[in-house]
Amino acid sequence: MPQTRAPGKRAGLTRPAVLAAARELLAEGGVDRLSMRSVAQRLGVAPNALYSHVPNKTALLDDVLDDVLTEVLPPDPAASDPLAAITALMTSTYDVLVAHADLVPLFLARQGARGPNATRLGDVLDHLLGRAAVPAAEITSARRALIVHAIGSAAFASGPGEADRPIPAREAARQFTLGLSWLLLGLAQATRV
Amino acid sequence: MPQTRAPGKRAGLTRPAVLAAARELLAEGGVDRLSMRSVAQRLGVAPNALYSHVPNKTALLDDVLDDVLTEVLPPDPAASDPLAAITALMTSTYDVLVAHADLVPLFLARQGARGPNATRLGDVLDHLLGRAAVPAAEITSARRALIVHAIGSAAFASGPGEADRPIPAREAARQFTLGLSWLLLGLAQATRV
DNA sequence: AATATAACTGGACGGTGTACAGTTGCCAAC
DNA sequence: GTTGGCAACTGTACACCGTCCAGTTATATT
Repeated sequence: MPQTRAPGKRAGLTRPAVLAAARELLAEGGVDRLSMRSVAQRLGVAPNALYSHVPNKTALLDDVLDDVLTEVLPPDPAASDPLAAITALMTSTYDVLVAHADLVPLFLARQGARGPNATRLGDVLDHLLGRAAVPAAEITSARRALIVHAIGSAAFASGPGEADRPIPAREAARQFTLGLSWLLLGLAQATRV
Repeated sequence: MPQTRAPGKRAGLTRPAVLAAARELLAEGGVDRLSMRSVAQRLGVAPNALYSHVPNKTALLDDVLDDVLTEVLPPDPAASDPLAAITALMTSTYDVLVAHADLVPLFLARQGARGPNATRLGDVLDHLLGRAAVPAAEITSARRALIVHAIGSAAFASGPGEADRPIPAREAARQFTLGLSWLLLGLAQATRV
């Protein structure tokens, strides 16, 4: 029995509450389970009620996606070796993405999400690249290449897999690590002419 | 005036005709224009008529996506420098993907598409990597890294862009090229120890 | 105390992919 | 050459989707 509420009656909805419900749905049943209507139902509310707290589904997704990045472990700021710190940071990013496989395509589609968490991680990465003696003019490209590698590898690691070869997670992680090492090796080599 | 046809009357549909119509729609209005209903309308046919020639929309998309890869220029088999050939191949792939920006996320979601064209290009790439003295055990990883870089860079090059900075195409291409050079440099360096 | 605003409900619009039940054209077998 | 049977269709419908519009009412503002 769907709890009804007379028109005009308030439900005490807030934007954080809406986002929280969306995150729950996402954690439970993946991105397929996440619809405006499902979020509304979970909150005991009419679907369009959400539009008082969120402009549209895209914005909601933006927020939820950026929230996932909270799980990424920031590197030790006192770390001596910047290259090792970069490796750790990107590996953590990769792990988090693989853990939320079904929304990796969404990350790609919106270029890695553009919330506060994403920009924060981007800044950290830029700083580390600077410490690694990457020339300022190439830092943007380097960051982009690293992020592309992490998200792209995560997409390939999950995906539908092949019918015959499901692509074992261990192997996918190894391929990510290898590619990352090549990228960093080439980066170091290119700047150290 | 939607041409009607009595039930039981044939329209002379074929699977290639359906795919061709889908490709046309895609070329005209992007992936948004491509729906079962739009394809059916273009063929003067009821929507569900398509299901006699295509199992579902996913399969249709698979076919159309792989068809796009026909535009990728295969490298000169007589090329002397394998690294240069790889660069040419990946750059062409990147260009084609950027030209079909809206379906790049689809490529990612299904791990680069798995049609005959995709596998053919994969084989060519593998062969070039072998000629570049990449050890057999690492060829798969190298191929994956290169493909991830191409598709991922294309995704970032297109996308919604930022509201403030639309990301000029020229700059995006430069970032792709730079990243590619790092990848190949690191690859060469790692194998030549 | 009156008024404006914001939070909701009910209902609807236009869209999606696809399943089910029919009608009929065509091809193969007798 | 007639007869089955299969496959290609149409019509209809289901279950969704995101989102807009017009109301109703609780709350904040004056």
